[in-house]
Amino acid sequence: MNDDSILLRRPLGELIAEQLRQDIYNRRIELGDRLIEADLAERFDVSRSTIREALKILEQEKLVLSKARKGTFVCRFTEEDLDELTEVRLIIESRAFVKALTHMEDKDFNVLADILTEMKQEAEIGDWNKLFDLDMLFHQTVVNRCGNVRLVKIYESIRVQIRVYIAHLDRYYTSFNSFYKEHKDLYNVLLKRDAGLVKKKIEDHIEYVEEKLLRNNKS
Amino acid sequence: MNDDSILLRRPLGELIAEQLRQDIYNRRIELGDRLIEADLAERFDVSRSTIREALKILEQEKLVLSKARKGTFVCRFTEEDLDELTEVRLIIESRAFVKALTHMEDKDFNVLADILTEMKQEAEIGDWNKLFDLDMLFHQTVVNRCGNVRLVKIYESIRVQIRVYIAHLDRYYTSFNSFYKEHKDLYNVLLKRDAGLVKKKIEDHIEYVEEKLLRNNKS
DNA sequence: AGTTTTTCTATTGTCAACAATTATTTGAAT
DNA sequence: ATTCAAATAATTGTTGACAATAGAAAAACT
Repeated sequence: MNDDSILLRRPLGELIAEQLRQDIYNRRIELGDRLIEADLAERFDVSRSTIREALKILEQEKLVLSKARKGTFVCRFTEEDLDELTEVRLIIESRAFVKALTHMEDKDFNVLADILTEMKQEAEIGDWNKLFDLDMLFHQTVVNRCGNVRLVKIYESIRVQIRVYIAHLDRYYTSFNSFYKEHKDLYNVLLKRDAGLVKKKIEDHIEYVEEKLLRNNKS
Repeated sequence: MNDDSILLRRPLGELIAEQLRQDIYNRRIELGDRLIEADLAERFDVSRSTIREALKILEQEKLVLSKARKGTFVCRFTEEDLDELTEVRLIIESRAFVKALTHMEDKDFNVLADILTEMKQEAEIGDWNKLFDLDMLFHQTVVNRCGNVRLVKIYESIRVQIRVYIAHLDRYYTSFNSFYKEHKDLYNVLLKRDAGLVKKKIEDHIEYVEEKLLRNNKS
């Protein structure tokens, strides 16, 4: 076993799950790939049981599907999957954002503002990957304040799946700057703390991102 | 290993998870109990790895929480948990029921009708456990037709948790018959296939069941 | 040649044993 | 008696090996 394991206090399986997740984000692992336990065990210098643990975690996040005695495969996301994910995302966020209004304090807004400035920078550089991560962070930051741990967890899982879908797209429809501006607008609406307005805005926002960014990008 | 394992085509871990789930429903295992892998392994005459697999499944369903190196414990549901669960349940069902309207056919309604007649019988006998299982089945049947697999899965998990919460209550507030009647009403509204009406009814229904059945039952 | 059956191989399912960690008990010192 | 420290026991984390299964390759049959 590797010696760093002593430094890291989390179970080994989680660390490996995290690694694999990153690999999927970065397309080192492609959708549809079969993951062979023995190979991964060798690669990470760890026993198969530990790999199995990691795969179970990814399976729970729906990033991977293992069929008994057939092996485990990286989920291949289709447009139908995106439809499903978007629907779930919509009903969760439209609730969570409104509820978050009652819990969010100044420091939370500051965090959002920081994310926005980073977003602006990355928009100028033009790094979609970073932009998506910031997007994820922005939304998660708000949802985290909704006061319902279970809702937060569910959202996390959905968001990761969308992130993977995005990571494996080849082209995007919108410009960097309009992507930033969308979030800036969303932020401004949040500042007003008007429930009705927020509900409408977040719904429009999700629709916007889906339509202008993710749809119709045959490369 | 046990010989039946050849008859059963599912992984052993899943079978054991199912067993444990039932044990929690039937209060053979109490909330807060610690589950010791070695003991379970002996009880089911199976290796610890298999038990670990089962526990991972239950953990994913949030019925059990395992802290690294501290052991795994059956989740102890509080009223706050019920609040959270009810909120998630509400936003999912109010969406799923409306969407199900477009997909439900006659045979689906027949299934519901059958559940209702069974419910009526059990209401006369007075078996809360059976009634709750039928309740679960009723709602799940509709949600299953919403056309979004992910929503269905999420709902399943939430529903199981609520089921456990209910199983560990000592007294209920409402009469058997009004419980049956509530579902009968819900069924009638579904028959009308009016989206707005259904949305309102399912929200009221959930509120009703929570308030009249689950709240304020200090025994 | 094409099809079915058999053999072989790669891979997952399961197990029992060992290592690391946490909890409990014992024993000393004050 | 109480508190702290060391030794002990109980339990989880991890491993490597064996068994069962599915898929591929080879062989036999027509």
